[in-house]
Amino acid sequence: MARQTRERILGTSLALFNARGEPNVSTNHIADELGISPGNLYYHFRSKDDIVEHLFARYETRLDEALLLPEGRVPDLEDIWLQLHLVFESLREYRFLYRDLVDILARNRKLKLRFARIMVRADASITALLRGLAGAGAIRASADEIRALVENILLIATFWMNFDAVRGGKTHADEVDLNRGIHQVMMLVAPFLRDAERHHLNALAATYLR
Amino acid sequence: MARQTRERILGTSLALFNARGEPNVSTNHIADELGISPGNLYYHFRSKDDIVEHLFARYETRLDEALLLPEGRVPDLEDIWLQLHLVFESLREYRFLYRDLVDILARNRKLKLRFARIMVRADASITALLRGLAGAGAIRASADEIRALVENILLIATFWMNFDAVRGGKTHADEVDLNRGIHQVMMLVAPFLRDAERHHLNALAATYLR
DNA sequence: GTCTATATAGGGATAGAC
DNA sequence: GTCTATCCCTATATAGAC
Repeated sequence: MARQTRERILGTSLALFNARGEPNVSTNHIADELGISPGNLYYHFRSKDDIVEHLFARYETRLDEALLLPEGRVPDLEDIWLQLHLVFESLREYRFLYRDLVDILARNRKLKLRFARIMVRADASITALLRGLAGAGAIRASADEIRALVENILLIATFWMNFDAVRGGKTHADEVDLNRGIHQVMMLVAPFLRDAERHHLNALAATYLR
Repeated sequence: MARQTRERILGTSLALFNARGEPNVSTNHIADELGISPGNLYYHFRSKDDIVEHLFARYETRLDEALLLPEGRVPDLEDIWLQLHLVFESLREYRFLYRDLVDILARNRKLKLRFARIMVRADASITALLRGLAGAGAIRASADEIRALVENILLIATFWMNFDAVRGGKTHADEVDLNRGIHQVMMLVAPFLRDAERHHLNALAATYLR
């Protein structure tokens, strides 16, 4: 049953981290929640950081899948909306990483490096997508504008959940409004769309937002 | 000398929080750094949270000053750039709050409320500014576009420093590139500017960015 | 694999002498 | 106002029995 316990530790850790924030969840809490002893937990993982690193690896895999673009054709607005949804959903599943991103990465050089590389891949992926759209004539933007746009998309995607949590309302964490985040990203792109696509986007936005 | 010690505690706390992150600085560290005893520190402040709250109050005052708009005329691009610079500089001075924003606000309801109100004021301030520009014909944007734009400006301003810290390079925190953040905010507005203003902005951007 | 017991370290915070 | 001494608690992590 080794595999099982290991798995349960990872699952429960993820759930607790997401609910209360990683810094506020001790290894004792995790063991308690599982009904196992702290000693047992440390039989399966060398340290709390070890658990975080394994969760990070899963997050990385999950996100890279979501970053894959449909091959062989220039995506349309629905494609993009869908992909954005997949990406945001991945972030939501591992939102504890984002909640305390700076602190977690500051304490662990390996993770900091890996996260930086993820950002580079995401940057490349978004850039390729926008260039494709520009090439197909769906958007009109200079190279400089695309560069700035990509960076702002990345930033908004990375910190949307924190912004939503901090902004107001929301007594309980966990209920993040991903759709509004996706909408905000789309609004970043909207000004560069041709009129036809811009109207299409507004129709889409009205459908998804509420 | 009571006043003096109190002041020194606040100053040193701010410096240490900014440098290492508030969760990584204990009251003992602060006392050590000052060459005073932990007991003395607790004579001046009830708790670590008490220190954070006092720093927060200063941050709030500082930011509200920076949010004041020049009265009586519609601001031009240079006015905006300057104001953005003042705001970003305020955030940088109290960047520890932003580094662990979600965690700090989750642990302290008073601060969470106050921060939410600050966001409301900032939102109103940016909205008024953009409406003024639209009224003067400098930008062209619908009410919906302005709403989305304001939210994205707020988000980017709030999390620019974290994004910059997490993105790559930056072995040592503290060196935040505010100019690039300001540039990213301006790029958000650029697509809505009339041609004349857009070119003006590009010239400004080239000057300030490097 | 899992437990109990424990080592070790550090945090926040207070009491009471000076 | 300031210090020393200390309390209490919780966190990570390990040793060794079962």
